[in-house]
Amino acid sequence: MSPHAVSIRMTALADLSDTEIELLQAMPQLPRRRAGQNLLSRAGHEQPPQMLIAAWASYQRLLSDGRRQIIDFILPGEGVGSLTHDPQSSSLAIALTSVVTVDASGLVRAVADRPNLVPGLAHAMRLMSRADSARLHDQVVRLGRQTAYERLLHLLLDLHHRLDAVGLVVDNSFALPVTQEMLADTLGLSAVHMNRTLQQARKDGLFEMAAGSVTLRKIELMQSLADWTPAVSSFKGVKVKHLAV
Amino acid sequence: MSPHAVSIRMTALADLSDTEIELLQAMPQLPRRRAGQNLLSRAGHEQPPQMLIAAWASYQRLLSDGRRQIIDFILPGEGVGSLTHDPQSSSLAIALTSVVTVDASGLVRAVADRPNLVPGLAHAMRLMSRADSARLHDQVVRLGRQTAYERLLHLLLDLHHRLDAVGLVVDNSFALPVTQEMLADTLGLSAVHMNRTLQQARKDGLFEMAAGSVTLRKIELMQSLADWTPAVSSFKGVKVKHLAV
DNA sequence: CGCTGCGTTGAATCCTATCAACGCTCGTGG
DNA sequence: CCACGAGCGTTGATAGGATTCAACGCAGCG
Repeated sequence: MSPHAVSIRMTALADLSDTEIELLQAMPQLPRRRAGQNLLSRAGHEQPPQMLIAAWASYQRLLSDGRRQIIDFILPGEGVGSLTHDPQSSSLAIALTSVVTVDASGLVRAVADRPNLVPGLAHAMRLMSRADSARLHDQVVRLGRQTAYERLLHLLLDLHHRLDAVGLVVDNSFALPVTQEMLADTLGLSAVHMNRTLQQARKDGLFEMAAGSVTLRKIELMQSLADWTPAVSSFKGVKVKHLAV
Repeated sequence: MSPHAVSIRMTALADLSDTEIELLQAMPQLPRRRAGQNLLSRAGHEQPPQMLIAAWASYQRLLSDGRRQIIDFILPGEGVGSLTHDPQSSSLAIALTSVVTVDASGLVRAVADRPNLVPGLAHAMRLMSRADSARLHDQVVRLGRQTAYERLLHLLLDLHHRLDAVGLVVDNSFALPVTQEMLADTLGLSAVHMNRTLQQARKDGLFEMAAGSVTLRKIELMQSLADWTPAVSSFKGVKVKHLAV
C-alpha cells in the first residue's frame, strides 16, 4: 500500500512511533463519495470523523435565500469532523469531487483517551487543529479587508502551500478541481466578477490556468501583492517529493 | 470569591467533579492588562494560555499597509491561546478594554495529559473549541455573503447570545465597549459606512445604543433579517441569572 | 442533435469606500 | 476657568469596485 496523503502530512508534523504509524495505516477506507455529497452524513446517519485521502472537499454554509459561502477547502491529508468541527454544526462538509476518505474514529479516540500512548499523533493533531483555525483567520482577513484581486492571489498561494505539503505540487503547478462559481463562493464574489478578476491576474502574468489546474508564475510578486506569508506551522522540515494517488 | 465567568461558562457546558471545579478555581489571576496590549506577549515574553474573567479582547490581524481586521471577539469566560490558537500565529490577541485573565496552563495541561482524570473539563474544552471554530465560520459567512446591514444584526445577535451564557445580559441589554471603528474593522466595513448602517438599524427600531451599551428591541425580526440561528452547542441547559463582575 | 454546465462579455446599477469637514465630550495644562 | 487637542460620532459629496441582468460560445453528453 502506497503511503497515502494522511500519513505524509502527519509524519511531516511530528515524529511518530511504529505503533502510531500502524494506527494511521489501520484506518479503514470508507466507500467513495461523489461530488456534492455531505461527508458527515450518509443516508441520514451521522458519519465518523474522517481524513481525506484524495480529491477535494469543502466546508460550506447556505443562507436561507440560497446564497452560499464556501468556508474552507479540505485537501488530501486533512481532516473532517470532530476535534475541530461540530458534526451538528450548520456548516456542511461537501465533497467537491469524487472523494475517498478513511475513518479516523480510532485516531481521534486514541488521542482523546490516552494521549500519552500516542504523543506524536497527539501533537500532530494539535498542530492540524491550529492550522485549521489559522486558515479560518486567513479567510476572514481575505473577505474582510482585501480586494477581489488580493483575495484571489492569497487563496492560490494558500492552496499551493497546502498541496505542496503533501507532494501534490509539481513545478509550481497543481490541480484545481473547482469551478469559477465555487471560487466566487469562496472569496465572497459574484461569478462574473470572479471571472474578470481571474482574467486580469492571468493577463498580469501571475499564473496560468488550464483544464482544472493552475501554474503559478510569479510567486514572490503574488506574495507581496496579497500580503501573504507562509504559516509558521512547526513543520519538521521533511520534504516530500512524490505521492502516488 | 464570587464565581467568575470561566466557571460559569464551563459548568454550563459539562458536569464537573469537585476536583475539576477546584482546578478551575485554582487558576492564578494574572496582572491586569490595559486596552491595546497583546495578551499573548508581555515585554517580549510569550504568555501562557489564559481565560478571560472580565472585559473584552479580540483576535486581530494587521496588513502591511495598515488595514486591520478584527477576527473574533473574546468575551468573559472564553479562552485565549493554545488549544485553538497558535501563540506564534500572526493573529494578535489584543485587549479592547482593561482586562483580567487567569493562567489556564494547568487546565490545558491536565486535559492534554490525563483527560480521563478530568472528563468534564476535557468535554467542556472540546465544546469550547468547537464553538470557537463555529464562530469563525459565522464570521466568514457574514463577511463573504451578507450585506452590511445583515452583518451588523448577525454580530449583535451573536454577542447577545454569548454574553447571555455568562449572565451578562439583562433585559436584552448588554455592554458593548467597542468603538464604531472597531465594529467596522470586525465587519469588514469603513467606519463611515458602519456609522450609517448603525443609524439605519436604530431608525428601524431594531435596537438602541447608548454610552457603550446596546439594547435589542426586536430580536426575532433581527434573527430573520440576518438569517441567524442559535448555535446548537450542547449546553446542559443551565441558566445563569446573575454574575458579580 | 439538443441540452446542460461552464466560461465569457457588455451595460447599467448599486452598495460601499474615500475624502473632507464639523460638532461634541473629555482630559490636560496654562 | 478657559484654551486646546484628541478621540469619537456624524454628515455631505464624489468615486469606484462589485453586482445584477442578459446574452452568447463552446465542449461534453445522453
